[in-house]
Amino acid sequence: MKRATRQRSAIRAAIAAAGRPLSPLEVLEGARSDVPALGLATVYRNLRLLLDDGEIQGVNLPGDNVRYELAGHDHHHHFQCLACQRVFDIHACPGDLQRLAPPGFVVEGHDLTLYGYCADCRASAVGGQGVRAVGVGACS
Amino acid sequence: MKRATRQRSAIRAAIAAAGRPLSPLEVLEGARSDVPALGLATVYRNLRLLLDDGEIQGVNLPGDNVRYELAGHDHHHHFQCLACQRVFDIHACPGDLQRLAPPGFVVEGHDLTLYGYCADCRASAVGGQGVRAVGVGACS
DNA sequence: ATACTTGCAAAACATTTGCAGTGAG
DNA sequence: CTCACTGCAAATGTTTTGCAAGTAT
Repeated sequence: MKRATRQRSAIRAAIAAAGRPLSPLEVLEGARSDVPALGLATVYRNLRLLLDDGEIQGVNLPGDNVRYELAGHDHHHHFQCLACQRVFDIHACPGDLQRLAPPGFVVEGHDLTLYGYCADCRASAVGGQGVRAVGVGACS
Repeated sequence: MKRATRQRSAIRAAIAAAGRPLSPLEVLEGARSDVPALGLATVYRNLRLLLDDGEIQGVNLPGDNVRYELAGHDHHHHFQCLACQRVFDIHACPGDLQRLAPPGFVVEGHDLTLYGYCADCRASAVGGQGVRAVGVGACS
């Protein structure tokens, strides 16, 4: 059975407090304010457990490692900053994507990621250097 | 300037011949029929170059490493069948996604993946079991 | 007590980089 | 002749695993 440990709560809390998908390392940093001695391996182990339990869900972005966020949120999408690489939640949706699918195909769900510059990065550094986002199109 | 080397042609040829997205390792295997002494580092270096040149593009599927395929000449998205896992190209686009971004954010590009059932699977198979697709919402 | 958990370190992978030698232009 | 390119090995970076000690139940 799954126990209630300090580290597990800290990890859960860190993800809940973030409000955006966190990488395992970010989870570690966040959770260490509660449990300073927390180990990275423990973070990975717990992320796996929480994933299997459906408490959190993975967010997979091209050119970046998997991030995690609480499951059960409203349906939403993500915006990744090409400069600082941070990922933000977008609580909006293009809607009606069934029309994009070929005839005979049934759309059950979708995944949308926007790329660009967040308010912070757009304000300061203007150039998007060293960016290597995969699969970023240009018809937006 | 970019030179024309045997290994680069072999890599290009391997990707072109596959007809499906290949992982770096698969590219290596395929290209070694032309250049047996080909090294993995060279594959990675060339994938990066070809990516930057827009000759190929990365395909990022949840739970799998990045794969590469020849770049189509047009912007497109992907449809992954929840039953057979195959990935299809979708030559359509929702358009105008800037409106979805928070104020102050600039959208430079986007990535869209639809999940559902392809014409084949919709006809035959029943349920999509054992599917662990990340970030699949339900507002479509 | 029992056995699930943890921290640390080492292992297993994936990808990148340093370097001297090679070859395209 | 030059300098981009290559192969190899070593370096990075990420995620997993082995194991003895710790701890919730």
